[in-house]
Amino acid sequence: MLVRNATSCLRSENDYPKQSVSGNTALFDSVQLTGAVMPFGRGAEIYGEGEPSEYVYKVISGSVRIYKILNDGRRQIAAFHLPGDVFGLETDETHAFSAEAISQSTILVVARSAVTNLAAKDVAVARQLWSLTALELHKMQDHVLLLIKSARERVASFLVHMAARMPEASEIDLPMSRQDIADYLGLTIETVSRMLTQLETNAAIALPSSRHIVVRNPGQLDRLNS
Amino acid sequence: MLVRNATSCLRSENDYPKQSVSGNTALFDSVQLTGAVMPFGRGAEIYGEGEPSEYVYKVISGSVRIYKILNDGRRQIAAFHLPGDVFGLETDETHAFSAEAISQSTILVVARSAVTNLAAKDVAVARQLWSLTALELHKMQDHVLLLIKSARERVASFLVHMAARMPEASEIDLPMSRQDIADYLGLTIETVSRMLTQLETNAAIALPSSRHIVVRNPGQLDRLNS
DNA sequence: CGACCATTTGATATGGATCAAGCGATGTGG
DNA sequence: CCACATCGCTTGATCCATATCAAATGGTCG
Repeated sequence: MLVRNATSCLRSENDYPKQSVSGNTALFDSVQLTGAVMPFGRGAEIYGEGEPSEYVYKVISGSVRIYKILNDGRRQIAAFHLPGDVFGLETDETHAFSAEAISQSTILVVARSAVTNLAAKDVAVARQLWSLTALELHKMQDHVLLLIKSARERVASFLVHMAARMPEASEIDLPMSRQDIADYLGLTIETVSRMLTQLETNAAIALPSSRHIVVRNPGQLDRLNS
Repeated sequence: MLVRNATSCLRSENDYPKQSVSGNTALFDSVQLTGAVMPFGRGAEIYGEGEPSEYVYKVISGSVRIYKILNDGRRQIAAFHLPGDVFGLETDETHAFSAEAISQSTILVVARSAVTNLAAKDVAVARQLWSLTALELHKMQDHVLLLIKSARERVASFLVHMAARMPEASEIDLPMSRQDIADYLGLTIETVSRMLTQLETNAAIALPSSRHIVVRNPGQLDRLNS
């Protein structure tokens, strides 16, 4: 059984190799928090929609998708998280979306109560929690603006944003499938694929392999990103 | 000159009738804050994208649209705010969107510094600011889910949400034009109009006038809203 | 090598955009 | 008080971008 969720993982202490780490990363610049670093396999559920939001997460390595399944069975991916990103932070008592590891990932898991207790004593921490939610809000606003664009523009925007998150901005290594991209952009896999080959034909990008994209003409992508 | 923005209004103390009010409304349940109640005419700008976020706002009466103009000239409306709603709260130093009064409105305007100073001393206030941003985030997540639906579903969802915000849920008084609705839903005015007449034909709603909608069959709308 | 899955490519269908005209309400000037 | 201009909305005809259906290709793993 590959699929597990964070809660069960935390409860069964011996299932995974763990280590205690100081969480003074981008999440809490000036704060010491300890959490567990946990591995999640490809496709493993980290938390599910509607589950109590007991933990806050940070990607150490790998990648995560945040999504919701709609009544008609379609899946909308709200966000992709890459190393360094914090996710799963809620003011609500339950998670509004589900989270899954896209590729083999290691995730830093911190008890939400530890974070909020700290925030109750330290205004700087409280302010950082607020800022993290505000950052999520800005990303979601960008996503709304993306979803009203044409298919070509959506794919170009996606590549620009992914490129900006890569160590080398001209080399994009996609952890996610075409289906994931399609569900994020509100398109079908066929349309995503066609737009990518179109961009390749226009020499904006090169596609050495389906998961590896080389940005050849950033200006052209930016123009489409607008 | 009808169009003014909040900043200029606040600076010219004598332009408007004002009154000091205690702001212990939904915004800050347990807090006393004073602000100015200001009138804004139809279409008046409250703040502009990129302007410093010096104030926080609350709709007392009337209605407000939050929007952005894209490079290609199109307008995306991110939110409508009705009486009781707080808007314009940012962790950033500048506003990411613009805000305009849709109809003649009165808005409670509070200095952001007053709010954040209070939050620095009172964790309950800090927590409320965080919750307000989280609420905005949830609305924006809903908007993303809306934008991947069909035109019929988008219009139905819009009506369901508007109905829930009205004093009488079966009687919707729309403060905004078809163009506003279209720019909110990522559709054209023609499509919005057609979907409304379609819903009228199906007896889901009645349209005594273009700005007044009676919900006849909530179940049908809910089914489309899904 | 062969099975399987992800991706690309091709052919056709369709929902919503676009272009265009008509209609109803509101307001203005004669 | 009516004629007429204006504006917001609706309705109709056509077009086009993207979805859908279908098949071919390629890459990975046993």
